[in-house]
Amino acid sequence: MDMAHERDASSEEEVMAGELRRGPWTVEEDLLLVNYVAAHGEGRWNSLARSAGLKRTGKSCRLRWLNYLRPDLRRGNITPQEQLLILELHSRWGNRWSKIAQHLPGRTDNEIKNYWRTRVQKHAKQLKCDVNSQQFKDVMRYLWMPRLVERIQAAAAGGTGAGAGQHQHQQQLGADDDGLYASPELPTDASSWPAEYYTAAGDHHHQLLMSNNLAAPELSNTTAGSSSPSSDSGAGTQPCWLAPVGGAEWFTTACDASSAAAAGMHDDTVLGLAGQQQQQPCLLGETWTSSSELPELGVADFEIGSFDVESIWSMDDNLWFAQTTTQGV
DNA sequence: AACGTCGTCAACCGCAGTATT
DNA sequence: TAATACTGCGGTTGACGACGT
Repeated sequence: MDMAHERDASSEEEVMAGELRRGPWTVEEDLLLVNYVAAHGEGRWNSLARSAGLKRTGKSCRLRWLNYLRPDLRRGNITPQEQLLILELHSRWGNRWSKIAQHLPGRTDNEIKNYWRTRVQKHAKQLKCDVNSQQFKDVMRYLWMPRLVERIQAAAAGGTGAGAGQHQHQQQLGADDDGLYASPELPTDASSWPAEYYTAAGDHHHQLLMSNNLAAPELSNTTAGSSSPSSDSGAGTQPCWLAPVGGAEWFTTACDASSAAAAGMHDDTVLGLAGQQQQQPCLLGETWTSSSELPELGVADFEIGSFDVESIWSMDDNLWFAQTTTQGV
C-alpha cells in the first residue's frame, strides 16, 4: 500500500529530524504511556502518541502496550498446557499467531510467534526437516504432544517429578490460579476416568468431529491433508493419539473448560466447548508414546535420535525420551 | 579473560484490511 | 465513491545475555 510507504517515509524523516524515537523504550516513556492509557483508554494510537507527549509512532505505542505494558499479560515460561495448545492450534491454523494468542489468555501473538520460532522450528531444524513436513508433524503429534499431556496429567495428579516441579513453578508464576489442574468435570487421574472417555481405535478423528458437530478442520495452507495421518490411512490399530481438534478439546475439557472459557478461550466451536455435555474427550490409550509404535507411524526412519529435547523438556523428560527412543527405534 | 556462538525476545517493517472523512 | 487515516497481522531484525571454547 503506497500510503503506508508514505507514512513510513515520513516517519523516517521524523526520525532523522529527531522528532521520533526508535529502539528500546525507556522507563519514562513507559510511564507516559501507562498513565495516558489509564486515563484515556486504548485506541487511536497515533493521536495518543502525540497527546501523551511520546516521540513514538502510534504503531510503536500500540505494540509496546500490547506486548509489554498491559496489565493482564502473563509473564513467565510457556506452560505445558500452553505448549500443547500452541502445537494444537498451529497444526490447525498455521501461522495465525494472533488467532492462536486469543486462546492463550495473557499471551501475546509476538510471544507465541517467538516461542514457535525459537523452540519448535529449532527442533525441526535438528531433525533436518521442514517444520511443515509430515515427519515433523508426526513427531509433534505422536511424541511431543502426548508427552505434554502426560506432564499435564502428572501435574494434575499432584505427583512428583517434572510434573510437580512444573506445577510449583507455575504457582510461583501465578499461572495456576485459574484451576487448570483441577477439573470439576473430570478426575485428574485419567485411570479413573469412565471408559467412554477413551477411544480405543478406529477413525477417532471422524468420531470426534461427529461427536462435536464439527466439520473437517480448517487446515492451514501448509497442513492440508495432514491432520490425522493414522486415521486417514485407515490404520485402525494405531495408538489413539488425537486429531488436532481432539487435542484442544481434551485440553479445554479435561484441564478446565470453565476457567478456560472464563479466561477468554472463546471460539467455542473451534475448541469444542459448545455442547460440552455431549462431548467424549478422547484421551489416549496406553500406547501413546510406546516407541515400538513409532515404526508404524513412519517415524522410525526419521532421525529421531537426534531430537534434542533439552530446551523443551526437563531432565526427566530427557530420560524418558532417551528410554523411549532407545527401546524401540 | 577474551572471543565467538547461540537463544531469546523486544521492536521494527511492510502489507492488508477497516474505518473515517 | 474515493481518498485518507488508522489498526492489526505476520515476518524479520538486532540487542543482549548465557554459554562454551
